[in-house]
Amino acid sequence: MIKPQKNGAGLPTHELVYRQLRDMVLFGELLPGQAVTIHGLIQHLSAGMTPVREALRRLIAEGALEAQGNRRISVPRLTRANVDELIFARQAIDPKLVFMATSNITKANMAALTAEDEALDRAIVAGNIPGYLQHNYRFHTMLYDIADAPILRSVALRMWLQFGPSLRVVCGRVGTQNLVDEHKEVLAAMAEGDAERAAAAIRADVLQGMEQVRRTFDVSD
Amino acid sequence: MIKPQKNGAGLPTHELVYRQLRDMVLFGELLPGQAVTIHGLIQHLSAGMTPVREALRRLIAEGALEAQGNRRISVPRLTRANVDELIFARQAIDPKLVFMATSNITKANMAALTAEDEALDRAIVAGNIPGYLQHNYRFHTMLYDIADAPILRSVALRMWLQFGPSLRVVCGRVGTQNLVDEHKEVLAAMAEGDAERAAAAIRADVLQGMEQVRRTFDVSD
DNA sequence: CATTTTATAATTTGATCATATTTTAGGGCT
DNA sequence: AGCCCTAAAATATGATCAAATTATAAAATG
Repeated sequence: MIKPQKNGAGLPTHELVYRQLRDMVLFGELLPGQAVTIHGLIQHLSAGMTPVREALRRLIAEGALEAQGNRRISVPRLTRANVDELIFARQAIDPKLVFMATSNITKANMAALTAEDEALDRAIVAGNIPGYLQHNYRFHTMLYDIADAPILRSVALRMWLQFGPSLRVVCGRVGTQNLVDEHKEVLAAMAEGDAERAAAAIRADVLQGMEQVRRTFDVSD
Repeated sequence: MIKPQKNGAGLPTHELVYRQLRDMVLFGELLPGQAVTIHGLIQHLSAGMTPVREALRRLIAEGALEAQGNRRISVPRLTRANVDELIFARQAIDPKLVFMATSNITKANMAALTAEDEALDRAIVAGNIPGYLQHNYRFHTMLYDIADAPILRSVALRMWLQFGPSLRVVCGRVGTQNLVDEHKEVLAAMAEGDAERAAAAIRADVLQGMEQVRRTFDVSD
């Protein structure tokens, strides 16, 4: 008689493990260069081997983790060239998604966006770094969802998984107080249905944020 | 006594299974909407369960396959909106990669590109559809590799995995004879070191090819 | 009585686990 | 430094459990 695996939610274990690991990458529990072992995760998350392996394989495919040839897995360490790639890609994709989202905006999701941005502001003044990272992520992913363009969305989310750990490092250095964003301008433009202006605002927001990440290399390396 | 897993190459089984499945998606052995089962693949590829599951999880993450909520896996069926997304993304990414590749071009990889394009031409006149698909893919991925931009490369490869099965369908309908490409222009511009012109040429090539895919919806749906 | 609907059983398929095997890393030794 | 040996970690397998689809039969409706 073997213990039944029925987990809390109705989701398969590999999905739950994936989400936990993804959040660890995005919200700063894993830092660039850090090693990850299968057995370590099995213990830490008290999960079985197969689900953990599947979640890892998925995260590697999404660029959140890196398989170094010798069967070791770690959080990627970005190079300056990588950051330039991320800047280019986000500058191309994010404005398009916001442009598309502007057509689909409703009262309900406009309110949800505003609430998320206000929670973000509160995290900033409180100096709450995990809160900043989570609300900022949620604000942008809500825009992606509203755009209703699953392929571009998945590309954008992939970029977040890549610079997530580095963003965490940036926040640790400059603090949340010094972070500015263009979210208010984005929301104002979307409320007016001005898709071009919303796209331009999100482009400025993206460039602003990614420039912070790029600056990491000017001080450390 | 369990059979040892030592496979021919020095690569892990899950990697080999991944490559076989990827090629099946890219080169037309799997058509849009077709279902894929784990046990079927275990038999077909004579592999174990874990490597097959890992390869599937990876391909799903890359958009080559789709997990329909009810634990079924199939080849995605693109919508017209999906094709528009793919066109937008490729138009943004591919020219950039070719622009970057132009800086890194050498005698050796120029020769390799030319050879690949000539093999492509031969496949076209022979009406060899699998050959066309493979050489066309190889030509573009060689450009990605030369660009030496791993993140943009992975995004571009992801797009290929998404429209691969549909491209197969297109070729089956229009035949290879009616397919034109701008590869000669790309190569000529790269040989002169004219990155702008090479980027423009590949953009034209991409639009040409993707327009064929888009046309699928004007006749079938 | 035919048809649709509902309920139930059988089969297929996916998910997970425990275990065996292989490979790598690291320590001690020459 | 180079080389064996050991320990740890990754890979792979087959068995077992759970869930979903399909097939089959019973019941209800017109």
